[in-house]
Amino acid sequence: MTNKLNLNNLTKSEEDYLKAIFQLLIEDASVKVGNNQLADYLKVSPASTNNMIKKLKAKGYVVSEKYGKLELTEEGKSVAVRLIRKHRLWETFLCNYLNFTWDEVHDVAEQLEHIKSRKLIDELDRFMDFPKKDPHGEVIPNANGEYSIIPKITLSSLSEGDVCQLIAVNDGSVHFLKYVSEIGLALSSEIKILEVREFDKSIRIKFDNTIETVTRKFADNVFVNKVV
Amino acid sequence: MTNKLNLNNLTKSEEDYLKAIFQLLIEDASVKVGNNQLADYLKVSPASTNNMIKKLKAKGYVVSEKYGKLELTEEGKSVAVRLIRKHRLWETFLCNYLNFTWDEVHDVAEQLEHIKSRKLIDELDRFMDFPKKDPHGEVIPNANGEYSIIPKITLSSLSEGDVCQLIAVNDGSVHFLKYVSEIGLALSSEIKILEVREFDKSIRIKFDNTIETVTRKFADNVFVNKVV
DNA sequence: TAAAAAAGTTAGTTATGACTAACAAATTAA
DNA sequence: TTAATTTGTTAGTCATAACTAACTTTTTTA
Repeated sequence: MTNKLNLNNLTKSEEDYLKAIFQLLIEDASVKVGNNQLADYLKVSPASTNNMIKKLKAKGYVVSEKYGKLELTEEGKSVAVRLIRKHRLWETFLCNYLNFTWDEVHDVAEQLEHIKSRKLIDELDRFMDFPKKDPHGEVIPNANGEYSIIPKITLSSLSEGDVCQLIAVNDGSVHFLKYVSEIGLALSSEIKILEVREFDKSIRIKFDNTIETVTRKFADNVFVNKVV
Repeated sequence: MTNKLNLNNLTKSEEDYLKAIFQLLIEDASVKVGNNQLADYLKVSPASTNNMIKKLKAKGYVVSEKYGKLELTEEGKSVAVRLIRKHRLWETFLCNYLNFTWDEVHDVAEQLEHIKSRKLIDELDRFMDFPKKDPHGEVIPNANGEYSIIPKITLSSLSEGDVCQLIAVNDGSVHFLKYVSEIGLALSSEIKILEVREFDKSIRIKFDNTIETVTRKFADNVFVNKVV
């Protein structure tokens, strides 16, 4: 009920930091998210993050004690979710209307998500008829910042004989995304685990009559629904 | 034939300055465009423009002598035209697909024109089937930066009895754009000059069975084709 | 043509957001 | 439980791009 609308008085950098903290908090659930971890994630120095954290605390977006873990206020979360909404809507637009491929969208969406216009993003949403998921399978928050959390398990968590459906991929690496589409995997692909090799945890999978061996690292970035 | 592709290593500010110089040079044809004029146009101090001009000269986008007039190199013009292309394509998208009105598009397009992605803008162009003019009637440069210059005359340059067609409006002021659409004028409206009042140069016009009196200042910002 | 006005320049300051280097606190391991 | 390592903080620097104030050059006009 903080009615201070904070009409987007945030710089691009401030927005980037809030989004990064939000995403680290999701990834590691309730594990401590610290200053150095944030610096690593954003590829800046710990001194830079330390500085920005101070500013975001002063502005009421971040809470943390000295030497303690980082947390977001409701206001901070709200900013982050709005950024994620924008990012995912733009990715959807780029893929579905402008012929962008999975691996091409991220960098451009990273720029577009900082455009400040409520009307722009809500109209884009309407234009695409309110898509529920982005091209990588991630849920798109609605105009009120509401979104459902779909419990995701990684391909690497399954065992021999399991059958699953690809529901999302980690969009953090262009190389990975290229790789995924090059071997022919796509959203909704049905994947069967043929074998998990004890030696290096590599996994032999079958999908669409293709048989491939993927590494543990690869499987960690593929999110699935277990079917059988 | 400068093949140094200058892969958009320009900051948002540098781009803004180049575009501003380009537009001042068009508006006043071959008249001197100076430092203070640029500062006025961009609403910054003359010291700021002076500083930026130095940088842009060093980078090879601007040419000028000390205390002399500003000019753009081919490279500088090319950057400006690409920005104008982006601006006008985005305005077209916002109006034609996202329900934006004339007066709402400018600010958002001003942000969108700085997004760096060749593919994005060329695909947007294709998606809209290569529009030739933006919503204000201005010509959109093509992917090679080529564009035709349509000689524009202002409504204020006509005389009693003349008939003309509205082909473009100056998009510099939100208030003006709102005003234009509120009285019912739109692109292609046929306008007849009923009377030009000697006292204050106000003009009585008729269009679509509407009769209105507009000021000289208003008429200076309306561009037309003379029909009769 | 000399004084006034306008236009352009320079110097020095500020805020943002990076950085490195040095140091302090907390955690982990011996 | 002390030592080593990791994590976090502080101080000071740099680049960008804005600013004011002071000054110089150019142009205008009286």
